[in-house]
Amino acid sequence: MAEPLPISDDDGLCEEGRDLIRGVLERIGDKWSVIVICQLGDTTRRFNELRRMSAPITQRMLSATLRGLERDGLVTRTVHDTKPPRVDYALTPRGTSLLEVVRALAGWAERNATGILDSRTAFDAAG
Amino acid sequence: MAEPLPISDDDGLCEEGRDLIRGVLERIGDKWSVIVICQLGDTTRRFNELRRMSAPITQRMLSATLRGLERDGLVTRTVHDTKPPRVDYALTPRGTSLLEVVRALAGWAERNATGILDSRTAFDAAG
DNA sequence: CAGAATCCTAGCAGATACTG
DNA sequence: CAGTATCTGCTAGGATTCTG
Repeated sequence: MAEPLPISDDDGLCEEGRDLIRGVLERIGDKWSVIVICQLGDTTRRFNELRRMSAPITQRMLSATLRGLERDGLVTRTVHDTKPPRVDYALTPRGTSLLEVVRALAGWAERNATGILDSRTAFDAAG
Repeated sequence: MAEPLPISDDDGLCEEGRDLIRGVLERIGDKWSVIVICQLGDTTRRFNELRRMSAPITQRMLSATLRGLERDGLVTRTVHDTKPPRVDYALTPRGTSLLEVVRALAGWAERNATGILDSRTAFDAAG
């Protein structure tokens, strides 16, 4: 026996989850998605309203970000045929559920912010 | 009254949290950090062991990723002065706590994976 | 084995200008 | 107001080579 030992395989807790996690992170890991999701929070917002709230985001990036979120069913886009035009964005239930998870992330960040900062300065000092 | 209304400010739930969240995402939002954290899971791993488990990561990126994680106090690096050299990496308590949050993220991803996929095809079909 | 050093490229994202 | 179109720089990250 003692076969070639193909590739050490892990505990299995993350093996299948790898693609899944990478998927979420590719969704919310970009520069603006979570910010926009946060600003949408619990109310409907208009395009330029979001733009101001998410400053300094550019029009181009807000547009692209919103389209991505809409594509994944995280936000809805409703066009009111008025003059001037008005477009409302809001979180879907799925988007809201994501916001919950993001808040958990923020909680962790809050609890560990200073610790991380300290570790960094220590690490850099050790040079 | 009715002042210039500087910039619409949000519900406050995310306002202060924005930098915090961006901070975490810049840490785990890169291509390899969470994968490495997952592989470290509950046991100590050696460099090339991690390399195989995290394939197809390159040496350069594994090295850089580990250094970043060590800098933030998420993993420890212990060098055994043997021949050939042996270096062990393991999660710190802080790293483990982050893994918990990441697992929550994975849970959300798991629950919403098919839904998102469906939304995407629907969105693309609507063209 | 565990890296460091170097080179190189795709694509993310900013700035700017234009449109219905 | 709510976007699109273009042009461009920057950098994350891959491939490869070298070392203690």
